[in-house]
This record gives sequence, structure tokens and C-alpha cells, in this order.
Amino acid sequence: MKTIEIDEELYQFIAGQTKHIGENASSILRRLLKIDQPTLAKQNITAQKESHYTPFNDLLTSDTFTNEKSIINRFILLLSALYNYNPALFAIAATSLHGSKRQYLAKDKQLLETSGKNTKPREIIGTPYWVISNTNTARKQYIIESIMSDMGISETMINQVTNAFLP
Amino acid sequence: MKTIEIDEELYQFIAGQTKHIGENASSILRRLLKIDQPTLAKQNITAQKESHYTPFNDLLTSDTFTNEKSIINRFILLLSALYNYNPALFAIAATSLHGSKRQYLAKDKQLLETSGKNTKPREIIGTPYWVISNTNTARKQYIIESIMSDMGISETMINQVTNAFLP
DNA sequence: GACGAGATCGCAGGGATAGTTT
DNA sequence: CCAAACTATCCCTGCGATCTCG
Repeated sequence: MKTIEIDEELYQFIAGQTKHIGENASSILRRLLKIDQPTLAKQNITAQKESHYTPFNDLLTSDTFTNEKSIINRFILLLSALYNYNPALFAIAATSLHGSKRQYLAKDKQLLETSGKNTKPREIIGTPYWVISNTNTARKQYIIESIMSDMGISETMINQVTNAFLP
Repeated sequence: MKTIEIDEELYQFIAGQTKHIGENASSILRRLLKIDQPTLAKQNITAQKESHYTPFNDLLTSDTFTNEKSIINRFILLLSALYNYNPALFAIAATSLHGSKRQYLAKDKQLLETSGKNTKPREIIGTPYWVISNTNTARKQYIIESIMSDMGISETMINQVTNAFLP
């Protein structure tokens, strides 16, 4: 048996999940965590049935996106979707992303301009953010992946987006 | 804080879900159970009570640090935190640290440059100090450990920092 | 600062490793 | 002479932004 410390509120929550008198913490937690830890196979089925990444699925299958042949526009559309999916997480990921000299994303167009010699900032529509655009496709892809990963988005979803993004 | 008992296996499972060094059980469980984290205010109060190394814990769990993939930047961030934790102690540790020829830290960039042939001094942002950067990872780690040790920082904390620092 | 997108290529920085000193 | 400690050369990668092409 191991002992762990948890805060009062969480303790109350766990205690409230007791199924029968005298059920121990391990038993409760195992039950609760099982629900959240389905097998890989199950996860995929669930993902297909009802993903909690609905905004991306919607975007990826939308005509606006699929009909959009330019990398840049798909790039902006994706960033916009990411922001709207979770602005707070996006903000964190965005501010911590940079190259050796250039800042890749910021709310301030000027900041991007002054962080390099010819960064060509572009507004991310539907968003207070701007992105650098003077990069090759590989770097645009890296930016997307990096943001998604920092936002804690699943590997599977990232791959899906990557596939849809590339030509 | 409440204490609960769980079996070994479950403990290992939970420990394995750690997202960043020093994350506590409550935080991990809340993430897994999809419960909201307690408010920042609450967390800080607890943190202050629990550890007098708050600045390091803060840094190590900050997004700026955890999202930073380059060794050099993590190195600088740590030194900056160490200085701000206690400038006086840092000063003592810094001036007494050196190799056989090179001075590792100084307030004066030039001093570092002239103490070796290609030391590549880097400014420690938020600090009047500079560090040598032309070293391998092992030496950077040694510099961090050495400074912390000289500053009288606990073994446990040093280990925690080391873990967070290395790739 | 006004054509825009992005591939290509050159340069800089990071740090492993070969080499030197103690 | 060997080992350990330390240095800094130099290779390699990652990044920037010029330049080409639509």
C-alpha cells in the first residue's frame, strides 16, 4: 500500500463516488480511471463515432478547407480553428513557440516584424493573433504540429491534421 | 490536505502520468478525472506553505520552461531563477566557480571572453550576469548543480532541477 | 513595404567529441 | 604513464530570408 496526498476538494469528490459502503480508494479510482483509459482499439472507435475534436473534424471536412488549395490559407484556417478550440491553451502554446531569432506567433503584428528581417506577418482571422508567413511548408507544418502538441491534442488527431494540411 | 491509501500498482500508474517534474498527485488525478484544477490563488497559498523553493517549482512547471526544447535556453532560465532566488548567494557561488582556465560566470562579458579562447558568453536575462556557453551538456549540468549546491539548496531540489534540465 | 508563396541555400549556433592539460 | 578534468575545434542541424517562379 502506498500513501498519496490530495487536496480536500478532490478527496470529497472521490469519496462521493463510492459505490458501496467501505469501498476503498483504490477500488473507486480504478473504476473511475478505467472509464478514462479505454483500450487503444476502443479509443479509435470512439474517436470515429464522436470525437471531442469536433471543430477540427468539421473544418477538415468543410468545403472551405478542402477546396482551399493554397498552403497559406489552410495554414491560417487551421490556426484559427486551434485558437477557437481553446483560446487559453492556444495562447500558452503560441507564446512559447519561436525559432532562434523569430517569434512565430503573437497578438502584436509589430512584434513579429521586429523579430526578423522579413517575416511577412499574417492575421489569423477570427483571432487576435498574427503568424509569421515567410517560411517554407515544412516549417508551417512544424508550427501546426508544435502548437497542437503543446495544447495536448492527441497524436492521432495531429496526424490527421497533418495529412489534411499537406498538398 | 488529505491522505489516501492506494495499492502499489495503481500508485505506479498514477506516477507514470506525470506531465512535468514536481506535479503533485492532486494535479495528475484532476487531469485524469477531467476535473477542473483549483484556482491559481488556492494553489499558490498551498505552494508557499509547502516549499520555500517556490521560484524553482514555479519555473519548472511553467510553460515557458517545459515547452522550451533547447538546452541552452533552459540553462539560462535556470540560472536566472537561481539569481533571482537569492542574488547575494548567487554572487558568491558564481564568482567562485571556474574551470582550470575559464571563468564560468561573471557580471562582465569581457572577463569571460578573455578567460578562454572561444567561450561564447551569453547574457543571463533578468540578471547582471553572463555565462560561458561553449560547453557540452554535461558541463552545463555541472554548472547548475555546482551553483545550487554552493547556494545551499537541498539535494532533493537539485535532483528535481537536474531531471527537468536534461532532455 | 507592397505581388505572393514558399523552395532553396547559406549561415549561425549548439554542443558532441577529439584533443589538451592537470 | 594513465586517468580525470577541462577546453575549444569543428561538424551538423536548424533556421532565416533571399530569390525564383507562378
